Amino acid sequence: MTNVTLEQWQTLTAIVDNDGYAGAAEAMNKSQSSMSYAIQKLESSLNIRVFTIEGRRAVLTPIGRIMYQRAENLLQTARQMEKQAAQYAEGWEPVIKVAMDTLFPEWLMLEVIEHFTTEHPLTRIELLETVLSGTDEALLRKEADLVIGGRIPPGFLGNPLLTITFQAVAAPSHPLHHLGRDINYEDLQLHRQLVVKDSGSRNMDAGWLGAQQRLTLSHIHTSISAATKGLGYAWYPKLKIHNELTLGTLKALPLEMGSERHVQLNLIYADGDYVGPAARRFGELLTDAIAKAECLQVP
Amino acid sequence: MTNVTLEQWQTLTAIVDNDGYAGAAEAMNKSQSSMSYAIQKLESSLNIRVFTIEGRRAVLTPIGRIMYQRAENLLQTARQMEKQAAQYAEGWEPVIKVAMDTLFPEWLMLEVIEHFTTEHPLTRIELLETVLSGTDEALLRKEADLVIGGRIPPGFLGNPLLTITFQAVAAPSHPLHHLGRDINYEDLQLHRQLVVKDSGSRNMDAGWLGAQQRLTLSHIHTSISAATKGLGYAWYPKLKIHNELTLGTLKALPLEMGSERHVQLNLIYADGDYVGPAARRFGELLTDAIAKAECLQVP
DNA sequence: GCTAACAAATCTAAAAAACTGATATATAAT
DNA sequence: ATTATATATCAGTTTTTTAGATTTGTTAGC
Repeated sequence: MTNVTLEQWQTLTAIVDNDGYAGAAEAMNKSQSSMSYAIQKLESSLNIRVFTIEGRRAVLTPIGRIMYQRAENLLQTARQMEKQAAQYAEGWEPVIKVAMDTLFPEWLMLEVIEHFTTEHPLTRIELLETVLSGTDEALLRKEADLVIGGRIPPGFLGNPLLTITFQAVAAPSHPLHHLGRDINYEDLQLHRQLVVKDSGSRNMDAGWLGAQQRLTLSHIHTSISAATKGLGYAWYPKLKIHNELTLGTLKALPLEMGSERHVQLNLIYADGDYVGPAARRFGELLTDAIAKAECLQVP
Repeated sequence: MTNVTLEQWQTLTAIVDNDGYAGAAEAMNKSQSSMSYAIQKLESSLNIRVFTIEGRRAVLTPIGRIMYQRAENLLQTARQMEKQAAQYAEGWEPVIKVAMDTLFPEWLMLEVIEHFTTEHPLTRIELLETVLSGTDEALLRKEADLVIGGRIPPGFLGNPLLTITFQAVAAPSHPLHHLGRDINYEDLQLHRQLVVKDSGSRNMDAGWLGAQQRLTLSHIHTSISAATKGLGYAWYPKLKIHNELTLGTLKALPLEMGSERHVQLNLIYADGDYVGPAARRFGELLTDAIAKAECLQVP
């Protein structure tokens, strides 16, 4: 079904780009007659003319011009494939899988992905958002090469990335805000806690204070929006509820103790023995980006 | 720079699709040993392995899987190019240029384009929006294969497509609406008329009543929005101001005579002698679409 | 554990293709 | 008219691709 070879398409583009058979021949390190041969082959197998001789120059026909454009595109993708293979041959992974705990600020991740893909356009990134034990599983099942998570499963090595500060909050209208005193453990027990669903199968719990009622939501953003509507109280990363706190749709709860909690997020490579250069570079960019982002600095 | 031939990529996909060298050989009408040869060639020139022998089966390596995906894509575009060439060889234009007077309802044009491109995905459409003499010029300068316009320049043949009804309108707040009587020619003279700029070089005039002041705008939509803001009166195609009339942001002017005008739009082929099958088909679809659209029927 | 069946790799000779250099043809410039 | 330039054609050579036989290694049945 494909009768025209890449080399024939390339001959077409070379003739156009080096205006003429002679130039193309030189550019391709071949003889002029083989240029002629290639075009004749192309023309006869497609049953069209791509060049007409005007005077003593070869000029593209209308369909030739279109084929030229498409040929350029075809060749470019073919070249890119070979380039990617070459990168792989040098040890660069063609794809890296990154698992990220939803606690991690996504804007920062997007920034790093942006940076990485401009630096290495041929390495694809697959991003997996995980929660708690889901992050562990991604590591253990080798579903990710690079993981950002709070727990470091036994046998893995992790580097601290950044510390996430959690704040206990509820909507201003929530009863907990109208006790007229600091809130204690028993008060919390009486109200509904919003919990983010564990993406793994082991079902760990983010909120360990046993609240009578719970509302488990699958994503932190859903959960936050539930909290603003007064559906319950919850601990959220301060960074993720900055807007809600300034707008006043969420308000910090005055707990007797433990109003703030801290979780350390770590950068963990799935395979400690051999980390591919792409995964390693991605990790570097992540660390750099965090170092630069002053809003993440612990004062 | 391209060392791997299309046929080698195709061998790769054939082996995957027909699970095995033997199947691929049969599918490609070649011998098993030439499959083996092609893959070895590919692997050595890319310096990667795309298959590993697991047991007695050839299985894709990770990079092989990625290359397979990309190869499928590459081959598909190569095949499409040849298909397009074949269509051209049979007389189908690779691109048709359509010039459309802005009076023509654009939703209808988009509908027809949608229909045509699903029917003939390999023929590209270039749409040129023209006004008055611009439409003529598109024909005369052979800038379009197919033209929808009001005037049929001498020497061309046109088929009536549809009749556009113009309505004289102004914003409800406009002084012309507060005369307390029917509007006559002299009344109009005293006010600013909104005119759509001729896209051609001959500069014909859409509004022929010589109004003292004129505001010439380049596009009918700009003009309509100017009219709703009370900047002047104008004649617009009823179809184009349906929304404005129902919302009341524009109101029909009670003229003594000539409150409505009619313009016939015609379908004109640039080259009467030989119309390509794509252009002809596009014309058919246009005519059909107009016949079907009941809101365009003259009662 | 042995054997038959199977799948891919290797080898060699043959066939197909692509390539070159020389030459022919046609056009533009002088 | 003559020369320089650009593509086409031809004939012989080189390179690449192919088929068929054989080999190597694996699985499944007995």
